[in-house]
Amino acid sequence: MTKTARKSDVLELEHFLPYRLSHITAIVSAQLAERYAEPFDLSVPEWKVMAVLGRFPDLSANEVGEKTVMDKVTVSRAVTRLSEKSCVRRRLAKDDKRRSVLSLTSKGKAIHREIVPMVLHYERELMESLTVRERDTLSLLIEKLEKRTEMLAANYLLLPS
Amino acid sequence: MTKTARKSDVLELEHFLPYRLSHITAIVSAQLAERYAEPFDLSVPEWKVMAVLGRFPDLSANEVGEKTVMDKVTVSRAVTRLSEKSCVRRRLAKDDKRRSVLSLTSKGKAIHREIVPMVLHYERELMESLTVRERDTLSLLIEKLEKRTEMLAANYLLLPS
DNA sequence: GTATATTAGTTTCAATTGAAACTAATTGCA
DNA sequence: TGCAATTAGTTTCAATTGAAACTAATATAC
Repeated sequence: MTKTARKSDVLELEHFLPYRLSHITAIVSAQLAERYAEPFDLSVPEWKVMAVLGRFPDLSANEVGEKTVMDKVTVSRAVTRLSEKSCVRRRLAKDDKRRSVLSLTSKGKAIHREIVPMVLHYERELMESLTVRERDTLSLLIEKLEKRTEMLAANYLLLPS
Repeated sequence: MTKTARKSDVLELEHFLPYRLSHITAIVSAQLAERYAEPFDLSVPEWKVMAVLGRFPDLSANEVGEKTVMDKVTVSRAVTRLSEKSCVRRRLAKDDKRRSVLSLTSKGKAIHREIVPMVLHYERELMESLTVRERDTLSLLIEKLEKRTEMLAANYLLLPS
């Protein structure tokens, strides 16, 4: 009998992984947003777009959507707004004029450079509750879960009944 | 130099805990909702309310909000809709007529009983990627992070500048 | 005891969301 | 080539959201 064992037909939310993930994530996202949203007048989708473009320049809107798990409408609007604020530049791909090539402007980069240390500081504060070894373990476990969801998605699509 | 080490001013999203949590949670939540939302005509907030009431009967709307990290407006509306569908009963607390006492009706319980095995099955599929020991570790790590966010919330409120 | 402050929950209203329809560009293939 | 199917991204519109205002009940202060 392990800590996580339970009767098969009782949903103990406090031990149910999707519930626990959603709980800790909602709190972490809110605490993080507290630190950048108002100060920099950025919505959560806007910051997500800037964050991925800071890390991976010249993505298409689609690719941004994949990396942030946001749908294309949300991405499109965040990019429009960021472009109005001159934080993101959208060009057209040479080889395919449907596709856009998104990148941070120098203004966007400057804001990105201001926010990054703040969010890293927050992450460091959060991680202080874990040993270095635990951090690596957590990273590994999340990776395993991610791989697993990819498999499940593939399976589920094959059996849509 | 550990796996998670990095330069202090570069945001490598693929190693950034809030990003990774948000990524895996979005996918898990979506895969879970796929399994109950349409089949049972339940929105995500509605299912969350039913799930906590199945586990903790006779909560107030406020308490439901705390347990699900949903704001009171969302809870209020989910409860209204569930009540219209005769899945949840709302009574008034004897000792404080502002407070409601929420519980699943027999119909609500029946639906709950149908969904629970499905979501537990999904969780089991997800967890198959981890050893029993890893499951316990993950549980412990999430708990530590939760505790930590509580501390940070308290601190941040004290220094609102 | 009455007035004020606080708390639980609902309603209103404006902003955000995402599904579906759309535009424009590209690919496939007869 | 040329026409149907697909793909990238945007727009439209109806549904969902949450902040702020509100109602009703309780707690606190004087």
